[in-house]
Amino acid sequence: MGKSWDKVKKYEASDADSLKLSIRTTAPSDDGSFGKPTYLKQTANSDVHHSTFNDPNFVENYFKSSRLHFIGTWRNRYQKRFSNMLKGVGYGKEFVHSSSITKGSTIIHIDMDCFFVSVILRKYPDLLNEPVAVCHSDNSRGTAEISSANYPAREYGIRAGMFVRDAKACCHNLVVFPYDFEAYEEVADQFYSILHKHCNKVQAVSCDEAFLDITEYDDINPESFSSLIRKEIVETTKCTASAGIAGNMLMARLATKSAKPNGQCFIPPEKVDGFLEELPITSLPGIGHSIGEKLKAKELHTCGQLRMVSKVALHKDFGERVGDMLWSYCRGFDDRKVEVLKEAKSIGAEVNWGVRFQDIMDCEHFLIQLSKEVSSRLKECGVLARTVNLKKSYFYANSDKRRRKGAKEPENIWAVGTLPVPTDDVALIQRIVKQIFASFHINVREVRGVGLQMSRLERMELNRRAAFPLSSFSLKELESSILQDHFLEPFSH
DNA sequence: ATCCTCCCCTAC
DNA sequence: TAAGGTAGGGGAGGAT
Ligand SMILES: Nc1ccn([C@H]2C[C@H](O)[C@@H](COP(=O)(O)OP(=O)(O)OP(=O)(O)O)O2)c(=O)n1
Ligand SMILES: [Mg+2]
Ligand SMILES: [Mg+2]
Repeated sequence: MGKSWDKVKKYEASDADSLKLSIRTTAPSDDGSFGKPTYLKQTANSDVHHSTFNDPNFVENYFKSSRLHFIGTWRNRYQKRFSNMLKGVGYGKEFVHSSSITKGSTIIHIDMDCFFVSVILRKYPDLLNEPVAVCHSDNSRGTAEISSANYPAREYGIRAGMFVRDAKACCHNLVVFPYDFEAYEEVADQFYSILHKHCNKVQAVSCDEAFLDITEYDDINPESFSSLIRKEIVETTKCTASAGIAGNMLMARLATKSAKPNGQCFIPPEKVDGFLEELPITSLPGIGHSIGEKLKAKELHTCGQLRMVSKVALHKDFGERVGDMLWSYCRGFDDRKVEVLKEAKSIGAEVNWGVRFQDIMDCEHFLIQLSKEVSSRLKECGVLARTVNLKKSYFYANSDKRRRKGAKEPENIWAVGTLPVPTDDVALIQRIVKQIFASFHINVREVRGVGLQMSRLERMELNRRAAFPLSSFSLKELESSILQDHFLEPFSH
C-alpha cells in the first residue's frame, strides 16, 4: 500500500500546479463548446478517429470490436454455457486413477487450425490454398494487427500480431477478411460440445484449444480416439483441428504444434528425448520474449543445450519456479494435471485504445461505463468482490519531454480500496472508483488507458447477502471505512 | 520461514 | 482508420 502511494505523491509533487489546475478546469470557454458534451466538441486532443471523444458509448462499442476482449471474456461465457458439464467433475486433484500409476497418463491436446481464418473460409473454399488473414484493416500502410493467418500466408512469414502493412509487405496478394465474432462463438460451442461428449476431463485453454485427460479410458486407442474427435469436429464445424497425444500436457501441446495443420502427432515416452533435442527453448510454453532473450544471451538455444545447465544455475538466473520449469520442460517432464474448473481470483476491464479525455467530466463518464462493465461481469459470474483496484491508469507524465524522446511507454498509476462488505453493486463501485480517480490528481488529457479490477472474490451463495443487504450500510459509512484504508488520506481536501 | 506488495511476463 | 483485453504465475525485496 505504501509504495503505490509514494508514486502518486511523487507525481503530484513534481507537477502539482498544472495538474491541480487541470482538474479544476472544465472545458475551455473560448471555443464556444463550454457545456456541450465532449463528444460534440472539436478539440486538439481528439487526434484519434474513434475515441472517447466522439462516442459517448465508447467502452461498449470498443469491446464489441476488440478481438482481445472477445478472447479474454470467452471463458466466462463458456463456463456459463457448459456449467452442467463442469459441475460434477472434480478439480483434477482428487484421486489418482490406477492406470496412471501403472502406465502413466495419456493426454490429448487439441487446437483448431488458424481458427479465425478457418471460420471465414467456410464461405470461401476457393481461397483455402491462398494466403488469407483476419484483420480490422486491409490498408497496406495500416497498423492494424493481424489476428490469424492461414498456413499459406505463414509461408510468407505472416504471423498473428503483425501489423497489416508488414504482412502485406511480406505478401502482396494477402487476402484480408474482417472479424466475425458470432461465428467464432458458434464454432467454439460446437467444438466443446464434441469434446465434452467424448471426454469428461476437459480443460478449456481458449475458444479454440483444450486438453483432454483420457488416462482412465483403458480400452481405447488414443490415436484412433483423437482421429474420431477430429473427424467429428471437421464434419460439424467445417473447420480443421490438429491434435497432440502424449504422456503429459507439455508434450501433448508440443505434439500439436508439430502436427499442424490438420494433423495429429503421438509422442511415446521413448521419443520424447529425440523430439526435444533440437527444439528451440522458445517453443516451450511459458518461455516468451523476455526469458528467450536471457537464454540467447547465454548462448542457449535448444532444449538439448538447456539440459546441460544445472538446476542450481537455473535457479540463480531465473528464480526458483521458473528455473524448475525450464529444467523440467527441457527434459519433457510436466506434472500439471488437467483441471476442469478453476475459480476466478479477479475480474476486471480495461481500455488502452482511443482514450482521449478533454476534462474531468469525460473521465468520470468513462469510469461509469467501466464500472458498469465490471459490475455486470461480477454478476454474471455470481461473485462479489471486496477489493477495488483502479489500476493502470496510464498517462504520459510531463508530456513534452517524454514524447519528444520518442518514448511511447506510458507511466502507470494505481490505487486500491478495500470495501467493508463484498459487493457487485454498480452504484457503489462507481462511487469508489470516482473517489480513487479524483485522488490521482493527474492531467486527464494525458490519460491513454484506464483499468478497473476487482479482487478478493467470494462466491455469492457463500455470502450472507440477504442478511446484510447493501442498503443497510450508508454510503457515508462505506466511504469512511474506505478512507481508513488510507489511500485517500493525504489528499483529502 | 512466510507473507505481502508491486510489478513483469506469458498465453490466447 | 481501427478497435493494444484478460487473467494467472511468479520474482524481488521488504514486512512480519
Ligand atoms: N496474437 C493473437 C493470437 C491469437 N488470436 C486469436 C486468433 C486465433 O485464430 C485464435 C486462436 O489462437 P491460436 O494461437 O490457436 O492461433 P490460430 O488458431 O490462428 O493458429 P494455429 O493453427 O497455430 O492454432 O485467437 C489473436 O487474435 N491474436
Ligand atoms: Mg488454433
Ligand atoms: Mg489456440
